[in-house]
Amino acid sequence: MQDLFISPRNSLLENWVGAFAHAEVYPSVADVRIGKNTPSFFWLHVDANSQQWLSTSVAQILAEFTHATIVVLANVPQQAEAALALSEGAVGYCHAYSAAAVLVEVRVAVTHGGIWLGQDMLQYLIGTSRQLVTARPEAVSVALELLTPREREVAQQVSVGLSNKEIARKFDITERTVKAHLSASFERLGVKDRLQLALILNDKSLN
Amino acid sequence: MQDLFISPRNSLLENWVGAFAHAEVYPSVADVRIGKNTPSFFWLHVDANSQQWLSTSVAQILAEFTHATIVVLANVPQQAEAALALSEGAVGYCHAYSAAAVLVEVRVAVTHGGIWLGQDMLQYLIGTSRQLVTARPEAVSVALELLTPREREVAQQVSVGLSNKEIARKFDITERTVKAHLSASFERLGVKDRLQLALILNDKSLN
DNA sequence: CCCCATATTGTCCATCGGGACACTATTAAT
DNA sequence: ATTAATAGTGTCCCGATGGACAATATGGGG
Repeated sequence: MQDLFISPRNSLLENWVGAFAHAEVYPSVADVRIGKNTPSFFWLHVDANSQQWLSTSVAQILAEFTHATIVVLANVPQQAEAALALSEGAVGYCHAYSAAAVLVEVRVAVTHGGIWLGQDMLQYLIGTSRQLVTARPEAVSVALELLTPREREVAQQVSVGLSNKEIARKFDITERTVKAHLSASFERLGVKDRLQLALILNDKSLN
Repeated sequence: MQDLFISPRNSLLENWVGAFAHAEVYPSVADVRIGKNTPSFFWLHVDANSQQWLSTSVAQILAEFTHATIVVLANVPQQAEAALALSEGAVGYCHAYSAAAVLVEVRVAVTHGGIWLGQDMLQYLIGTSRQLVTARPEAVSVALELLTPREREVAQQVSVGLSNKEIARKFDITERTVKAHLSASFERLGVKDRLQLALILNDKSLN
């Protein structure tokens, strides 16, 4: 099956052709020139904040090519985006900067009928039963426990890269309120800005 | 041996007394009231950007208490800070938000003559031989490879929480130049700001 | 009933961060 | 010898960020 990489940038092409020697690369879906019924494997690369483009591209591919399989490669993986991608018809969602070997694994899993999701997405879906499958569940950051429920929610949004404005919209509160919760969180955790907050909450090696 | 926590804030006290029931807590070294020759275990908690305080506190403890053991707890662990702590005489450096159980492990290791360092610090010290001990070395982010050497250096500083000004000082270049490298890195990696850059470079689950 | 933690919002302001539009110097490759 | 990539720097500008100083509302505990 032919691999087609759709990417607005070409920085990762080398990595991809390393994984799939006979892959073809196009800047957008509109540039693809293959038969409508040719079985094809689409790797759709999306930049941060391009959900609109993602959505339309997936729909476009499925409309034009009847035997297309789609995996989304995200620069900054986000749960909402993953959910969107899958609901649109993609069968995989993973980190755009994954090593070539990982992409090969993804391809195998997907061509065998699987749905491929990255670690974070899986944990999100698994949800509360996460403790059952995670090693050393006790060795986790205590940082979140120091925050009030609301502060925690806001801080977690920061730790996946959202801006104050975006968080405000998401929780339907003022940007000012977001700042208030963040200032309080900085104080409580002894950090100086949102980046350090994110580092603490993302630290998987809290050893 | 008596455990003494020196911390300018009290947010983590509960976590610590959970690990060491008979621990004492003081806001600063000057407040400690124990015999000069009493064997004691100091846990020195430092906020982000308090290297000066760290340095003087460690020196102060070693000067005043002849049988003191010192472990530094850092809110935002940094290699330079770890190196400083060790060179001043501390025998351990770990994340302040580590779980209580981890602190117990640290204590055991240190009281048995060990030097305790977190994962990141270890990798820093081990340096190039890292591949030898790391599982699945091939499954690592390709993000860094997309940057020029200089961009990479700058980006890595961002990924541990430094500001433009701090990076400029560290590399003895202008803040403007730091911005230039970062703008280029954002572009190359398809992210929108330093936080997302840091998330990509810190992502241990690039699966 | 009062106090306190929490949640929400406002204004003002200084700084930081990042894009736009240049320019110069060096080095490697064609 | 000209080009392309890399590195360094300058200025202007604007939006994002975070601190300072408040104020209001709510709900629970003493």
